[in-house]
Amino acid sequence: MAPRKKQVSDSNNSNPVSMADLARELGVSMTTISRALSDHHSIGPAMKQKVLKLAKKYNYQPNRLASALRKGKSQLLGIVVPYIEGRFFPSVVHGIETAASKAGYNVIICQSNEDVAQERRNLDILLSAQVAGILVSLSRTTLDYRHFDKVRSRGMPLVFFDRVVEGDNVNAVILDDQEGGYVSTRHLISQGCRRIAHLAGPQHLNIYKNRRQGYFDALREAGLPEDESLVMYFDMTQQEGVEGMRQLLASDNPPDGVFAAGDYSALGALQEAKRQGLRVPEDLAIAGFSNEAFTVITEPTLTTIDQRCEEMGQAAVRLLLEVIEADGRPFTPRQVALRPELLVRESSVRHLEEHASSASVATEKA
Amino acid sequence: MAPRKKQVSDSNNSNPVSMADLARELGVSMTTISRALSDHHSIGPAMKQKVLKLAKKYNYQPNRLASALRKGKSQLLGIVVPYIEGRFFPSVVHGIETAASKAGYNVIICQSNEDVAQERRNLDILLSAQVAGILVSLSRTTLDYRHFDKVRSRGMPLVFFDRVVEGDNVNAVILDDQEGGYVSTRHLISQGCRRIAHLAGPQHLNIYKNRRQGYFDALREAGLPEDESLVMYFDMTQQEGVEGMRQLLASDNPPDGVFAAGDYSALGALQEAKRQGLRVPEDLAIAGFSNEAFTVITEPTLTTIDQRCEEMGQAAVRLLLEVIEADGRPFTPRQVALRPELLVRESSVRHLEEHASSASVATEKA
DNA sequence: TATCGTGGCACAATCGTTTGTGTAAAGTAA
DNA sequence: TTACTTTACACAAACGATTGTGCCACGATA
Repeated sequence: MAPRKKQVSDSNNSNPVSMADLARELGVSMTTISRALSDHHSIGPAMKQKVLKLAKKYNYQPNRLASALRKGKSQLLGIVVPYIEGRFFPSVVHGIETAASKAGYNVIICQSNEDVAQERRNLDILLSAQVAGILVSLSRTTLDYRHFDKVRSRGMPLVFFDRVVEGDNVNAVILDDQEGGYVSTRHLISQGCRRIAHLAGPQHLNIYKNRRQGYFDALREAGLPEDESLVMYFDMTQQEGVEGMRQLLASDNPPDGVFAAGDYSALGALQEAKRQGLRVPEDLAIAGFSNEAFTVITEPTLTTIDQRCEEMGQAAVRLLLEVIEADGRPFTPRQVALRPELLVRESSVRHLEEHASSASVATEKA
Repeated sequence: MAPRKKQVSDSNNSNPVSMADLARELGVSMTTISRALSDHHSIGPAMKQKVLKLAKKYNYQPNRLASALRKGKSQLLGIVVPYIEGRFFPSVVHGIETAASKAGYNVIICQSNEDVAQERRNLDILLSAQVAGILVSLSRTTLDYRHFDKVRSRGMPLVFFDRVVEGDNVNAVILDDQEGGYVSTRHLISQGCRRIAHLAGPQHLNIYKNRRQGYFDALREAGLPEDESLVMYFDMTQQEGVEGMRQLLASDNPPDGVFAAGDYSALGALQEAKRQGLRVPEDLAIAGFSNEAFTVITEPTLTTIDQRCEEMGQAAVRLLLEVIEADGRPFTPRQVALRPELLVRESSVRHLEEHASSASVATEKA
């Protein structure tokens, strides 16, 4: 065990200039330094100036670890998402990082890879990293929510987004999917469609369940039959969109409109319809969901629903900051639902009367 | 608006169970706890078992802040990217997070929003957060690199990716863009093209400069003229692709092939070509760059270059970990160039002879 | 028996900030 | 003048984990 005296040979690991160094140089206590830097009232203006100047001269950077350790709270927010790919999650994360950064927080990001076990591990890591709060979008395999009790029992602020734990005892930000299904279907009806099919997603996921519900709401409101034979349940891939369309077009009484709960299945439907020689939107109007990047590139361009990804991230951060600022005090959980925006494009416009898109304001439920 | 107060009154902020608590319960010192948990040799197996059991019972979570403060190094890696959107950066971040997580690190992510000042601030934040290392992709407005000297003078491990500081005194992971331009153009030549145009990007960015260079390399190799009148300099948007194509097709001697340095401009070119009644690829073969999601959706599907986003993230982490593990010891900076992958699709295939795509192995330069 | 090595644990300093409390001096009011 | 606030700063104890060093006892070796 050689003593190895701190080998600061040259520019190796330098600049650990701490408050103690500043204090020594000025001949004052660390208390004074600390309070001067945080603009505490008990430090005189003259001293404050001196400290600030010296800090700048030495390019002093506070050690956030030490600060967080002492204060018990870091300036970090934790994010747990299923993955960082596609259009949706990156955009939400973009919104989160932007909003967090504006509020003086930084984000540490974890992927669950759609795996509960990983999700659990991620929560543990974030807890032990002493983050100030956690934002979560559930993995697909999360059916049991007990690992979140641990988070809450630690008093750790927690907000769900998009894929949320249902109920009114959690903080959550979601897109109003039911409204999305509703406005989308209503739009198709307004374009003259009378037999509207629905390419639905797995119904154990609330988002797809709600989109289907909105679809039925619009049909009922218009006095159209709620025909289960027009609803195809799939996994929302492009290939399954093709398959669904094929089955629908093979029936005796094919639809004149399709509301797909996802853009990829809408794309598949569009391709199959064109392949079979149907004109879109004249013979068949199509609307998708999610505003994927490719929806402006298809021919015709695809009517869809924008999910307001960035707003979701921002809203989630706002809510989380509220919980954080409530500190220990009782905070009544809240659910925020963002209003989706209908983007009317070529695949659904038969006449030019209606181009209304739903207002894009956030409303709060409950 | 039901009141439904579910306010957590009692079990508010609990479980700050520390090593001290465990030590007290077992009647041993904190040293023993700490060493038992980190499997230190000086702790007997019996005691180790007891400690581990108690830790599990109380669901003990080490405080990473304290640990990092004491050890001087956290288990966090910092990432600075221009933004988290589109296809490229999210995919790279995905690769980074995955690789980092596998190595026991977590990532804290910052956006520079293409702004040097913000980039500088991000570096400061990461430094004061005591991260173990930093991964950077430069902002578009970064022309002066002095803020990175501060990082290095602190002895902080640093690796650039994609948008890098050029030179052999930095660690960097890039795509071999020149190779990409070369294989792409060579492919077009192999398909019978003899007048190949190039939609080039801003030449002050190394990626576009290199793609153009590869393009010329292939032409020269094939004995084709290097005709500057076939090179259009634009900003790589879809609209500018349309514009470029329009100009090219208006000339006396229009091209029979186009290598676009980006998929969006390739898309614009494709659309304009089709609009003017050209058959793609028969009359005009087109190849893009980046493998954007939409390239498999266009009609015809678009030949392009895959940028190996995830591999880039992983390679960057690997390199960074090497630097970290070198600790203070001298480490010779290294540049890693990933070999791009040519994805041959409908927009460029005139006959079926050639479908070779470049091997996808990473090679190291210098 | 004397010596030595070593396994097994405790002491206490340390990382860099924060903050409750103490305490002078200076200012204000009576 | 006395008494009471402010103002301006210092002391020192935290926060929770890590680690060099010291100590004791035990078995092994000579």
